[in-house]
Amino acid sequence: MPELPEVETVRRGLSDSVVGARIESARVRHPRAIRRHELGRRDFVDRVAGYEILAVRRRGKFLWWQLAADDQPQLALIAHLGMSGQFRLTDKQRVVDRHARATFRLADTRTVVFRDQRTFGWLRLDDWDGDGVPEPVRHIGLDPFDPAYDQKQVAIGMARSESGIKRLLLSQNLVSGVGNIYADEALWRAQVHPETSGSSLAEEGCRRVLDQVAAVMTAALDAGGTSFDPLYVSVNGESGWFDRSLDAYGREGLPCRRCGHAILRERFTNRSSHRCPECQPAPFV
DNA sequence: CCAACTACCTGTTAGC
DNA sequence: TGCTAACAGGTAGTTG
Repeated sequence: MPELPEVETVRRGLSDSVVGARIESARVRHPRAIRRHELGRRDFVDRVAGYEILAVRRRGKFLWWQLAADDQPQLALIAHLGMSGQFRLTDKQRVVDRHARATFRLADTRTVVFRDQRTFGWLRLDDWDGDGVPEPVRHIGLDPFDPAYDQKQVAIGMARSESGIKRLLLSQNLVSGVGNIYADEALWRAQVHPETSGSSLAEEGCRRVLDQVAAVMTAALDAGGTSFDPLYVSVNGESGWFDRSLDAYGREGLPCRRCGHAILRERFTNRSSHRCPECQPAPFV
């Protein structure tokens, strides 16, 4: 499941390989991939052709290609990888891939393939002048790697909420880029129970959690950036993923690496939370 | 406005 | 062996 470190790895891989290239043509192979592009498939395909890729940018888990063409409005091709989205580059003329949802033929004859087994990911095209972020990304909070990220302000915002800290981390509202895996990892590192309210943690407690969010994401990015193909980020624990160094997520029943107690898995809003019952005890309510 | 719930998907695995 | 059910979970839309 791509969270911020994985999306950033994809961004770097794309940036290294496609910046400066021109999109000759596009194909949409599955209508669901462009369900968020309001003007539909024909508009998407027609409009993107001929544009040059100036840069690949990211906020949280949202990724976008900055596009420009002579005498044409500037555009952003926005991508969200959802659960299983990937970009691949190929020199092949024909893309034989049952999960390929859209393809972009470049003028140099390479093809960028957007593939997505579970189809939670999407692409859309929007006018964007290059300032700030495109409209569909505007509701997303800054992520911990953004130069303008202000951890103190995020901690203050969290401390104002009665919601549980894990919910706050996952909301993409105050801070973006955190998914279920890194939320569990950061809370394990900070020794905080996921249902502890922001207000009871107070600014200082929230700051300690956010320190660990940044630390675990930096570690994952360091691991990811060197150990696998950025244009083929694995979906779920395939080759060389960061899960080797996970301390909580997916470790139900295994001994806590800090105290030896068995890690618990609990239901949390239709998904799983992993925690150590000893290091992260339930808060007083 | 905020919080909580659910639909959207499909490949894999567990269980009978 | 073959079938069914559970599971993985980010986002956006809906409901309260």
